[in-house]
Amino acid sequence: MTETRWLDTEEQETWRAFLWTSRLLNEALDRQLQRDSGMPHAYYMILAMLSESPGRSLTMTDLAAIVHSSPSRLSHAVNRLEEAGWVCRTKHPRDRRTTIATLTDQGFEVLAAAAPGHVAEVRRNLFEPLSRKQMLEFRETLRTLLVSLDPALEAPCARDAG
Amino acid sequence: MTETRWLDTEEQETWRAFLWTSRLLNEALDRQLQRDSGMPHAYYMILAMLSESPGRSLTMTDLAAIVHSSPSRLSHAVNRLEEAGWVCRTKHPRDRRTTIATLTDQGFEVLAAAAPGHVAEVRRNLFEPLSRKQMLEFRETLRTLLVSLDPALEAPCARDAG
DNA sequence: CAGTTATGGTTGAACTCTCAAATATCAACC
DNA sequence: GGTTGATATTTGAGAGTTCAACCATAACTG
Repeated sequence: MTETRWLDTEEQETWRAFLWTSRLLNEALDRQLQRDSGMPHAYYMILAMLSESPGRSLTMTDLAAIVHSSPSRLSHAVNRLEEAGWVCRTKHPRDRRTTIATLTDQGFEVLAAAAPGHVAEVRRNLFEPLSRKQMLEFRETLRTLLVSLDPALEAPCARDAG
Repeated sequence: MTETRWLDTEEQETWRAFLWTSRLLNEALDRQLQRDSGMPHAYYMILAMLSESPGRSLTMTDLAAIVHSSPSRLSHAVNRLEEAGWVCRTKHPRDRRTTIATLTDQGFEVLAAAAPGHVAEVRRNLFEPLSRKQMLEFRETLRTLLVSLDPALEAPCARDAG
């Protein structure tokens, strides 16, 4: 046990600002999506990531990695999305362990209907307050943090960054 | 209904980086505190904010504002903290509607025991990856977002900023 | 001062998330 | 080719959060 190095004032302020900002932003997005589309933000992201994938399909494991969710959380979420008829599960033909989640046509329509309101909310809360320069700096800082939080990201990001 | 203005690539990347970063950081903190001190991060914050207040006490409404929590969430949380013996509730003598939450001695000890590990985790995940300059930029950006998310903050911040 | 409105706080039900344990399939090995 | 270990996913129970509804008290108004 070495002596604790406490946060100085600026660190404290930065940390709390990050905390409250991420909380308020997430809550704002959750509220908007829940109100307008009846789903939490995490579920929207699942639909969105599926819609961007070839065949609108992904392995549960791949999907979990993309949305940064635990396998368990994703499984529960896909249960709900499947009940709603927005996603369906299939078994992989070669490897019967893996299941494939596919966005249904109905799911795609729901996503398409939800997207404009969601994007507007993101724009209003995240991009309108910031200058372009500030946004780009912000992105770099977040990327730095992200790589440190999840080192597995570094390789893939370098690979497919456009 | 006006035409939706979608996010361009840089905005998309910024938004997702923010999303994953805040998710991973919050999860890392939650895991560390749950493992080492048996409480989620939101509860730690409640204890921490009480400990910084005069008399280690705050009105439920004030406490809710400080930790950016809904009244309902705070009430449920204080129920748990009270069961654990870390916080106790009192009635306000003048206004019998308001209840006052006070950090107990035991609660203070638990907080003191949890703090070093928590601070170390924050430092490791947030400050070690960033330069000082980057941190200060980050703080300004977050403050901008915060004021936009919760305009009520602007006045108080200006008032008691040291 | 009675009636209305606003404020402070709590509760219960529904839902999501977490963690640990369980299931099923594939891969390797001797 | 039957164990052993790794991989892919699911399940169930417990805990936290949300939302709407509710109770109590204070403040205002005619």
